[in-house]
Amino acid sequence: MNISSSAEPPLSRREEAKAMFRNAILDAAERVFAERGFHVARIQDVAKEARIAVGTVYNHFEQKEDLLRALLEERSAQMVARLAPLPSDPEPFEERLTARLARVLAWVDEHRSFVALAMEHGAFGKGPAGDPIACGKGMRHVEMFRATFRALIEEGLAAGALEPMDPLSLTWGLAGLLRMFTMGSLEHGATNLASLAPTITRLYLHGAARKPAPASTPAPSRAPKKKTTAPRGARRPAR
Amino acid sequence: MNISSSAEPPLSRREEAKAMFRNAILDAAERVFAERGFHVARIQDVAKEARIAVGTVYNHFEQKEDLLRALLEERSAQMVARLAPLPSDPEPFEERLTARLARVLAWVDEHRSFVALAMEHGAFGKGPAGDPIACGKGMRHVEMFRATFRALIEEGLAAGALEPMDPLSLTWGLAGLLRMFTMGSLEHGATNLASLAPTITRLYLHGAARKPAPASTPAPSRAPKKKTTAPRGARRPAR
Amino acid sequence: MNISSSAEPPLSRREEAKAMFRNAILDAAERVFAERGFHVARIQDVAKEARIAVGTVYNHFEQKEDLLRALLEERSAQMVARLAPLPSDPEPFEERLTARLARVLAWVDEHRSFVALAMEHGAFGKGPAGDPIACGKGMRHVEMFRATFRALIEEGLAAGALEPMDPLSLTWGLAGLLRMFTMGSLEHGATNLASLAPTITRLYLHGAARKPAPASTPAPSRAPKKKTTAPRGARRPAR
Amino acid sequence: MNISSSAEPPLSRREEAKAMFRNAILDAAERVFAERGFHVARIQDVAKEARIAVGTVYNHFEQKEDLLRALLEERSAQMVARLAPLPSDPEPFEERLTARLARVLAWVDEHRSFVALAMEHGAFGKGPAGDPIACGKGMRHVEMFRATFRALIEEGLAAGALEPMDPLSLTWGLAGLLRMFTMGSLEHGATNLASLAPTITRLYLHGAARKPAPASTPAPSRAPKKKTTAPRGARRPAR
DNA sequence: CATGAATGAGACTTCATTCAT
DNA sequence: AATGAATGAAGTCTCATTCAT
Repeated sequence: MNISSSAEPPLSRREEAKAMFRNAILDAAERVFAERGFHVARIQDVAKEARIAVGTVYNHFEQKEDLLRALLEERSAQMVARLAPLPSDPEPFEERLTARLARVLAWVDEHRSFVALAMEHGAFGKGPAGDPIACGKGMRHVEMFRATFRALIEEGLAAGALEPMDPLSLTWGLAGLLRMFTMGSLEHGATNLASLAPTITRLYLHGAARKPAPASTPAPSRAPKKKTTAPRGARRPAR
Repeated sequence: MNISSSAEPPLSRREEAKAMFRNAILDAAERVFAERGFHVARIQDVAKEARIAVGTVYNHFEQKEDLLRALLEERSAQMVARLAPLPSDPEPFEERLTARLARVLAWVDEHRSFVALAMEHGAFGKGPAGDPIACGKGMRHVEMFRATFRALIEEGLAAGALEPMDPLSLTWGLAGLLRMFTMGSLEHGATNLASLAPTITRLYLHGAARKPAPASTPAPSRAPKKKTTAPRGARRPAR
Repeated sequence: MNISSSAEPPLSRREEAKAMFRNAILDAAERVFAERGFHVARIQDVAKEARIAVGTVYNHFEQKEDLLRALLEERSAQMVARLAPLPSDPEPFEERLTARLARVLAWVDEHRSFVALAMEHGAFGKGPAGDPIACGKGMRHVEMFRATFRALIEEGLAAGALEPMDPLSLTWGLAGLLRMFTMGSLEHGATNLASLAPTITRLYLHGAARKPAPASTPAPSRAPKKKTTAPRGARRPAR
Repeated sequence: MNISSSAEPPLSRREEAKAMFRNAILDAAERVFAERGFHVARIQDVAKEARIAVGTVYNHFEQKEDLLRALLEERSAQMVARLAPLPSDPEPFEERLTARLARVLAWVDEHRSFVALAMEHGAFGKGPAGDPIACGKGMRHVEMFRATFRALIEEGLAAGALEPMDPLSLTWGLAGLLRMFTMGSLEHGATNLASLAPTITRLYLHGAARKPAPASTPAPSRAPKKKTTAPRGARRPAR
């Protein structure tokens, strides 16, 4: 989408043009792969979507698999970056987590086709079935996801906000929740994914079990929770 | 694996042989598809794995896709069946849930390659990216998963064991947790998946947040928590 | 259709049964080949049409081509036999020819599907394009057609009824006319093909050129010609 | 064979090359199909004959059938065009017809393999047996043949040169004659097909019946009959 | 460097033929 | 001798990749 963001060495005219082509190809591949699936999509489809010739694709990527690899790696980096803490993030872990998840979900909202693709190729944990691309050595995006989630969990543990249990389980739990809500929402065509963040956080931190009525003093942390848009509903919107 | 279980009309010699071939082909397809991925696997590979000729595969399944479809539908039914309640299941929701999850995970443990395959094609929620097979109308296994999970959730809600929130979110939460733990364990080559059930149940019901020390009055609900099987994954077993 | 006709050595029970199978297969093959074309038709189609198993076909015919060969040879013999002179045939060549053509056409009328098939495989002169079956050495039916037509022509020449020109041309002329009328009628779904015989004879013997009005004495031979049924029309039935 | 003839928009370099490939493929297909028959010929044979790769064939024709279709349609148009009247054609119907037939036969002489192929697939009247290609709706060449012959017959009728009978019969008669002579000659490897035209015309117009000696008053119409080309095939040249 | 037709290995699928029952 | 499932060679068509323009 947007090219560059921060301080990079100025590109020559030629390099700039090259980068634009490359990006246009990746954008096209994102749409085409998400639409029809990587194995079914043809390079020609990508080329047509990008309004360029087939040969041009091969001037920028050695083979079809590289296209997927580059796509996953580069875009995943953006997504993962949203999970990183920001100075403006609140301090308490629950709110902090909610804010970071909301950022990720907002990004997902705007990159639905990519996320759909990434899901199929190992984001949030790849399937064990042989995906020759995702399973290849070079796949960084899987590692990135893992490391970032792991760091988040460790942070929570260090802050004493999480149960002192196996961090791998904690990681899986959060990743699984996030993945499922993302996937489900994308499939349902839900809008405003970011509004799911509180639900996910709450479910993750406090579980699905019914809480006993808080006696007289209401829990202050969850009470004033205002839903932004919330299509994900609450309080049993029937079916 | 095992043929027949209950009262079925006795098969003629020929029909029995036919069923055996069909099953052998499905078994071979399960292994081959899981090993190399559906799109990469060739019918010839399946035939070779089943030690039959290519044409024989086509005597039992019209096209390659039908092979996958049949595989997913028939085997998924077995898996989903494990989630169904049993008379011997304990009454309290948490233990009940644990027992049922443990059954599923035990099945998963013995059908790793199938589960790996099913993950890629929609079990526990399919990815939105175009999977021409899994996305086809005829795919029952996705529906089966959904319906079964949904029923489980509704049961919990009815019993007052779950927070009265959107059942879809509750479903996603449980499915996401189960999927992630399953996938992660398979990937790690973990053994005894069933022992994960308590961890998953606990995480799902009570969340990952650190529980305040029960002071003097112990929380009655979680106090007598005894792990059914292995206490695997608790208290930071490092990485 | 009908089995045997004249004095043949009495068949044993077993041989009789065998002959019935063989004939049933040929009948089925006739229909199937005519319907879909020899190359497109599958042995399985023939077997299904004959309501027997595939293997049974192979108990009677070594290979698919033999089926076509036998069909063409045996049925062609019947058709060609209709062209042979009969004691009851009138003496004058024109009427004689008409009678014999009418017999052939009547047979054609009742064996439309076979004729359609025979047309495609060399009856009335095979196409030069490589038909590996019809062009094979063993194809008698082509030779039979030729010899019979040739004999007919020689008879006419001997009787002084035909122009003393190249007999090959005379043969081609008659065969071409017969073939075209047959084919055309079959395609049009015309009924009562035998009624075409006078038209063919007249066209063949006297040509299509307009005859000058016969002065005062009308030609007695063509005047009282009454059409039997004649859907093929006459006197410009417009289009 | 020859590319372009009249005023066509100038083709770009690329379009020209494309047309050449297309034509080379059609030429190769013509030879291969005629040699081995459409159903037996493999696309690879065509490619090899054209000295190109298999895929290239598919760059120009979607399927094997399209190759045959295009071949028949495009080449038939050329052949049929020869039957059309020319300003230089003589006025009397018989000589006019002879001239036009001679043109067609000359073309046939130079395109033997194509004609052999066309015969098998409906030229001069298709067989009723199921030819999935020739029987398809899109087959123009069959219609072209029919319409052109029909026009020729109507012309003769209008000129009063033909018996005022059912034009369909007249058409079938001429087409049948032409087809048979063409086929027979091709099969015999005869040369100079055009020289057959007078024989065909004579047979068609005046029939095969022996004409009575013109006594004293010579028939004015047939007396000055001069053969246009070769007197081939007359007066019993034996076999 | 863009272009897009050419290339050909390889996949799926068909179906003539065999053979154990 | 009938049966019909098994067999596997072979054909059509696809599509990743190359390369001349």
